[in-house]
Amino acid sequence: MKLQQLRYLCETARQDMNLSKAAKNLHTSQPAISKQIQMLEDELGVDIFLRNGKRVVKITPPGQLIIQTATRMLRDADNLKKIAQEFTNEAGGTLTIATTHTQARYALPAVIKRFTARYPKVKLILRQGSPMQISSLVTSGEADVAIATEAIEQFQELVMLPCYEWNRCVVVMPKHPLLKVKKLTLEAINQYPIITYDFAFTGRSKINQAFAKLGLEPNVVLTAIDSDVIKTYVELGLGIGILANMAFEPKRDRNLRSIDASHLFEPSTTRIGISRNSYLRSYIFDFIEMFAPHLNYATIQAKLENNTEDGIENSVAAITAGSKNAN
Amino acid sequence: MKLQQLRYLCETARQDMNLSKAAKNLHTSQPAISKQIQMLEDELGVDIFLRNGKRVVKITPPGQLIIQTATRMLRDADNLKKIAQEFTNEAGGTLTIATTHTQARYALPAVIKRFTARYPKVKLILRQGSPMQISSLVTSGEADVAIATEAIEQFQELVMLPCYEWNRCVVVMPKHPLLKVKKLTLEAINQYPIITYDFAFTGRSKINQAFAKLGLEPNVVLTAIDSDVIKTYVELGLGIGILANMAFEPKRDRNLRSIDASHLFEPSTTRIGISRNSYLRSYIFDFIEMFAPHLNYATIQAKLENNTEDGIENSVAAITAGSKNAN
DNA sequence: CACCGTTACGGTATCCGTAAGGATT
DNA sequence: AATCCTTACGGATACCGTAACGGTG
Repeated sequence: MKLQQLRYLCETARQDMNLSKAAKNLHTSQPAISKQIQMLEDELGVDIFLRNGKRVVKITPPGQLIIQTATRMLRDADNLKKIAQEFTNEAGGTLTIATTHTQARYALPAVIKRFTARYPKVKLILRQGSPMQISSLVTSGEADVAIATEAIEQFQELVMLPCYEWNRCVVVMPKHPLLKVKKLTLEAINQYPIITYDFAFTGRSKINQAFAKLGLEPNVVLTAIDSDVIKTYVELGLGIGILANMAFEPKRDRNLRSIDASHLFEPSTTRIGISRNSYLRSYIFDFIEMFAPHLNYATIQAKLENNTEDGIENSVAAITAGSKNAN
Repeated sequence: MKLQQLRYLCETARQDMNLSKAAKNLHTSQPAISKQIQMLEDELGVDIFLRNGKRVVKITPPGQLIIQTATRMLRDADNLKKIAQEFTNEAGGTLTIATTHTQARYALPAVIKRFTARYPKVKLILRQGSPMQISSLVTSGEADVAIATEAIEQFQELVMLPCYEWNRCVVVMPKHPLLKVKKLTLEAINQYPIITYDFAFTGRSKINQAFAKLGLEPNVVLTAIDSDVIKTYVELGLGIGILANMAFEPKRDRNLRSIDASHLFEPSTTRIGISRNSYLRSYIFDFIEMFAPHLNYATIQAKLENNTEDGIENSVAAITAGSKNAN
């Protein structure tokens, strides 16, 4: 058994069992992939893939478990390299943050300023995407940490660490009637067309929930991924905006006015997600602590350990049980 | 990086950095070990071992972490093979139980009888040793499970699952004066020479504790690892025996009499120990459940996950922190 | 016919074992 | 002197890439 065989195997699984794509991604030839996987199957004495004629179609039950374990081995192989870097090139290195626009634009700048001052030689890479995209960037090892608000709890491979809570404000043009309302209500808001975040972004679900609870159906005329777009269209008079309150900056946004709406919506929690089983270089721990001071080395380690893997383990149990019954 | 290099590395570390021994154990030549480790160090860019001239003396701080991770990778490689076997050779296989004499002789026979009936094709291997020895058999992968009473809690790599509680009886010759005592006390016992278990075996520590609590110093004239030896010497009139009460069988031990002593000692708990990170074939789960019915698949998995790895992780933290300060 | 996976073959690189050489205790 | 690790070298092996072949949609 060789590590390279496992690499071929896992990449093939990742590419939906397309050997050609796997070969391309790994800069080698299709026959190499084909042969090495066969040799691995031969050595282990089990079929990992089901072939339909000459087409690889499915993963066998043992293949599921094998790929899962092999993936962990490959991650550990990466970890070995990271460990080595940690000690050779202590100052330098790379930190890849996968995050959403709102975080990148409003929450991160202050932290990143401090971080680059402390670690001038660490190269920073910011990758934007939807919560789902950034989660998979981290699980695949392409990013070190994920920072987002929505829907990244569901990834079992990730450990989610709550960082801070925030809420929303309503953004309107100057002299807008809502500015004169004494206590802002959802009903009052609902009289105007609304511009807010895309579904599955930046706590959008909490906004929907609040309206739904009162039986209201908000008139959302435009959705966007980022706060800047929302503000722009509010300025154009297209409607009123519902934003994360950290996304309103009085000094910059002189053409707009904000009204606090914390009492109307459930607060959202921004979380930082790290991959279980990944070796984190020390500056990554420092970065996390800068972002959320309560998350120090000990706290994070504790989370990494305590966090149960029910989801994964149960699926393993199901596979094993299934194979038993099949015999 | 190749798996074989990691094998060479870990075995060398296990052999106290003696390349020659490692080579012998792995059935290869010293130069092979030497070269591959150098190549690995070269690829990673860190020294794993400290050399004093031409002698390998110590493990460097990064080496600690690297060996730790490499060990896990090798264990996963083993797991791959076990997974494959699980599906090819469903009935057959091997179960290696590392245990102490008392368990092997009195607790296990009934379970093993049931197990072999259920899995006739599984080869059973029973390895005896001290609690420390059997623990390391499991951590090194030479045994699948450890069963013992004493001192196996300290191994951080093992997950200990409580199986059952038991206590002691006093064994004497027929017509012994103690048989006429209404309620057995430690003071009464202490008037006779005592034969019992070796230190660090079969709950010996609880016996010491009980006497110490009353300020008594028992006159232990002979200690043994196994109950049969103890009983033999009691028959010879050398003294009275203090045994695990499951080790007294009225039908066999006709030349002896037992007196229950459960009220005098703290009960001991026999535990089964399995290695974290090891893939357990399904019949191993069944074996554990036969031995301790409350330990079913779900319970064991839960234990495997919840159990924190404080000991290990803290030592990692210490190494990392140390290296920081060193720079 | 376009795409995909397997088989066949030749070249290159890797890894091992033997033998010899310096270091340490 | 004995033990131990490293370097050097020749041979076997394994792996890869190119090319050709057989299925599949």
